[in-house]
Amino acid sequence: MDKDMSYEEYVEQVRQGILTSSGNCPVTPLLVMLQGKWKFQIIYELCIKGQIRFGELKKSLAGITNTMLTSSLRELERDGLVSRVQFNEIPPHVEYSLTERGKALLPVFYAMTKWGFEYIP
Amino acid sequence: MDKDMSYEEYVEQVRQGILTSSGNCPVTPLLVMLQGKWKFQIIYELCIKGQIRFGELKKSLAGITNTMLTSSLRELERDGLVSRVQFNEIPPHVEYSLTERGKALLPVFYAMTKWGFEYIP
DNA sequence: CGGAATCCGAGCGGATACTG
DNA sequence: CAGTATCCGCTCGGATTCCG
Repeated sequence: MDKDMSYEEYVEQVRQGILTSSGNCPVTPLLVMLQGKWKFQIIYELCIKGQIRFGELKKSLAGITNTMLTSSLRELERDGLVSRVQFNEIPPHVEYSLTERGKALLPVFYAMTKWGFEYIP
Repeated sequence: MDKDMSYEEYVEQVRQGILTSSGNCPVTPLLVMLQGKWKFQIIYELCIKGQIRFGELKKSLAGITNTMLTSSLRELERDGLVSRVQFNEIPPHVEYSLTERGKALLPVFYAMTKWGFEYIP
């Protein structure tokens, strides 16, 4: 089964147990990538701003520490969702943005948002 | 903005910063509900089996302990995603299934799956 | 400016034993 | 059968300090 399957096909595969959470279904890896207290907010800010510097990003995420922002960005970069461009200037200058892979998550967030508007009071 | 907005409307709202991750966007609560090592696999099993007993569920989730299965189910129940029906028999008999709210997550998992098939090797 | 290094407390996930 | 009770190690998130 491939990425072009329809929603109806998907439901059918799940019902029949063909797609299993522990096996051939890629949902778990994605959930793991999005785990952590700040990951989603970071991606969201990058969606809005497009491209943003470390300091600006930190200001947008009220309460986050340097340590957490750095480690979250490093993991998102390792997972190929965020790209980091470093300008060799003094003072240092770094720009973060979403990769194609990261931008492709928007339909997922759209589905979550629709669910939320219906089921979260 | 409501639950009937189109994907294009959604993207536009995100771009303009109208939907913010820390404010009026309901994605974060959902991510929190799905956090934990076993939550997603449990929901998946319930999708497949429809209705299932504690012992059967445990057999389906290789490696999970009583403690984790119980606490995960309790949290999913508290969040309104899973329903628990207890039959007052001896020996005890309990059936778990997804609520409407839980079943409504399928489009979210579908979007995640499509993303995964495209971007996970 | 954009981090790295270090330390710390809380809580999550897990193992084991027991029970109505 | 379907849990509860207890204990424990380890990782996550956070505070603080220092650096190129």
